Amino acid sequence: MSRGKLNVREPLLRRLPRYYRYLNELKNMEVKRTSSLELGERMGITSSQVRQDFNCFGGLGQQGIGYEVNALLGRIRKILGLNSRYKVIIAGVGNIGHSLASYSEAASEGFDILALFDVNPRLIGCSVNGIMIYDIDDMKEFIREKGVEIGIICVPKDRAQATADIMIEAGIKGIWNFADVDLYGPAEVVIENACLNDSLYTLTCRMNILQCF
Amino acid sequence: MSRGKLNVREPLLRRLPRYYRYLNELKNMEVKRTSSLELGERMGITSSQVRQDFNCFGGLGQQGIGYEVNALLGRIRKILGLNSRYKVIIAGVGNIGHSLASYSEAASEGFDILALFDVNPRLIGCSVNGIMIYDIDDMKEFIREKGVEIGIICVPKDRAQATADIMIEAGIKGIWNFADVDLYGPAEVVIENACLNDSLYTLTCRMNILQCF
DNA sequence: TAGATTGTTAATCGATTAACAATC
DNA sequence: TAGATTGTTAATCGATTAACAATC
Repeated sequence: MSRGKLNVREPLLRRLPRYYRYLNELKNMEVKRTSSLELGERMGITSSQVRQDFNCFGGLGQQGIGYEVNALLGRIRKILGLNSRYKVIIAGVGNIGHSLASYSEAASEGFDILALFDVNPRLIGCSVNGIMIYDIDDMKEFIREKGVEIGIICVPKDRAQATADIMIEAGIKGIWNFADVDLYGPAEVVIENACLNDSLYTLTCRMNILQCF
Repeated sequence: MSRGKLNVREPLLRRLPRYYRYLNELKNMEVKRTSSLELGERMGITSSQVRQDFNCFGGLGQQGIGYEVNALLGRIRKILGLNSRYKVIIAGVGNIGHSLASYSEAASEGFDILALFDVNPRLIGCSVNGIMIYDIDDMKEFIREKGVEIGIICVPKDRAQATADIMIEAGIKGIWNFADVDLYGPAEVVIENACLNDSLYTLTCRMNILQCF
């Protein structure tokens, strides 16, 4: 595993998954080689930015030639942490929790959803997509025993921080939060908000602003 | 409806829903008045930024006193476009589409989901949460007839742009995209990506970077 | 009045873009 | 060699923070 100082700041961090997607597209089109100009045009950013970004993790291109799609893709894949497998659990089997559990390609992409947890006694003991639903009181123990790395929070917002706290105490490494609140934890636990409402309100805000002109 | 020049740039746009959430929290706690310092501390940003942000849409506070929670909340609510009702449809009744359709509070928040659309003949004619599923070939007509404003895209990524194009032709105003690709359209149509994979990869990336140190 | 806190201008910081030498 | 395109430094642009006069 690479030990070099990876200097990935927020703006770049947000661009990385896009680079990954566009490079995958090129790969699927059987394009072997690309340039910062071509990639930038596709993505709607400057070639300067592309080169600046890629240089954050060392010279990946060849002067005069460009970038090898496969090599670049592999490097970004690694930086994104997609070369590892992850043990995942989902807390809260409501609409979103259920639909994430049903996402059958999760395993093939490296995310093994080991268990679901809920408070509802009617759900406990059932399964979704072959994944068992357990009592949320057993979650802490489960995380510890199985060495679960990622916890997905799909509980109501007033239970979200408490659920996160339990995950953190149990030694989870990352939390993917779908509840409609910001969650807080120690620096060594990564917390990513996927708050869907925020995204929807961003849409309506921009629709609203457009109308003002 | 306000006609003033609303100068909301990307970084502020991303903070607005957070302000909205934190102010709602204060309101629920029956706090009548707050200051840029208090709000900033809660949200982990500087008071300077809070004041700078709020000043983008005119003096909302009182020197020496602070901000009225209710007034501020109302203003931000309006800027976010949450004072209007929206006619919404969902294209693609897979996992995500299904779970969004099942979100029963949508209507009370101003989003009326009028119909679902899919290609699968087995789904057409069924309903989710009381909302009918129609043939996706009828989507264009439906949008035109009912004056649908927001289209949610939950189709597979290779069908996403084509689906968006149909929505745009039919005169949709905003697209909320859950497919794993960037979508493009004319400037007068707002497109918001809620690409969940990007969010997940951001999480694994940060987990990966933490481990490098 | 004194203290608090805004609105707003100026200073700083960081991110993006431009430019160009290095080199394939 | 000439053309292309990177890696990298410098210039620009924009966003955040600091400072402070205005004023409640």
